[in-house]
Amino acid sequence: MGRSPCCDKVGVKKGPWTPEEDLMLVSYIQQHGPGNWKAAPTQTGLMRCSKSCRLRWTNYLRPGIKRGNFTEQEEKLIVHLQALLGNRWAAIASYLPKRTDNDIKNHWNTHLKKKLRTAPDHLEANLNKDAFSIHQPVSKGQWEKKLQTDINVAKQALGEALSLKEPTSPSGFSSPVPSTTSYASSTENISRLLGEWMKNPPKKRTLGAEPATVADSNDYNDKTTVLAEKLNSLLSDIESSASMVSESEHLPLLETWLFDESLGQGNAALVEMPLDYTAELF
DNA sequence: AATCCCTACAACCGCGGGTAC
DNA sequence: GGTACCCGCGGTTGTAGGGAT
Repeated sequence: MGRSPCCDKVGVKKGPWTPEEDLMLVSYIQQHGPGNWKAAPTQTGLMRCSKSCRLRWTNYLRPGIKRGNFTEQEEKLIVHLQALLGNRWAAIASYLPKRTDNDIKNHWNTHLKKKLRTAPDHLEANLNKDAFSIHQPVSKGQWEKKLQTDINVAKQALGEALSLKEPTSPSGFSSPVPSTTSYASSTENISRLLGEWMKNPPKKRTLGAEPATVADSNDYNDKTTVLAEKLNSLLSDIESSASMVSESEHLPLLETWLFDESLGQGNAALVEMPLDYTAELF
């Protein structure tokens, strides 16, 4: 049938987003809500494709995103879930509500993969194996057995994930997650972005709004400050209207499925995978 | 000081699923 | 049922920044 491109390749801006663009997008979302990304570029006047707008919002501007500094608990959970689910980052991200799939994917590729690689052999075996080995030519009985194993692994992972709210346990969780979330809000994310951006204006960006003289530069900084204020104001509005989703709402599917099963009933013997393998990493 | 190399991460690309018509 | 379109996902790329040489 042939798929039309999501956007015209000509005249579409690519590369890093500027605060001005962020502001335009945020103000659009304030008016229309997230979604209908197709209309976003035309409605806002952004020279971006719809996909780029969606990505910018979901990975950066969306309220409640925590960025950087993965805790040991988060890393452990990611490793568990990656072993269980494979590279299904969106699914994994649904168990870390403040993290984006892109962030988790990047962290996995740059940090955790390396960590696992330097770990003992059986850890690497876990890294390399496909968690749901249904593609392997195994008998139905074997597959069911494997599935049961995966279920138990998932229960273990989720049990540990949920215990993250608890203070340090002797089993390897050393730095407890704050009970009152200190997760950065979108406002904070953008404020930080603007701060960094003002300190280090991009050299190669091509928005055409960069100052040519000192006077221009002052004016430019003033404008950026105004933009920052406007952006903060807009984001405060958004955040106050969009109440933070409780963590329980992020754990509906697999968790419900897993915990509907009575934990460990007669299945312990089927668990073959060492569940504490990640403990050695941290 | 200049250059090279490596790392981290933001953003892009292509594909598949879902759905309205 | 077929087509066109939108959206989301996962893999990959581009690039800035920092450290090593």
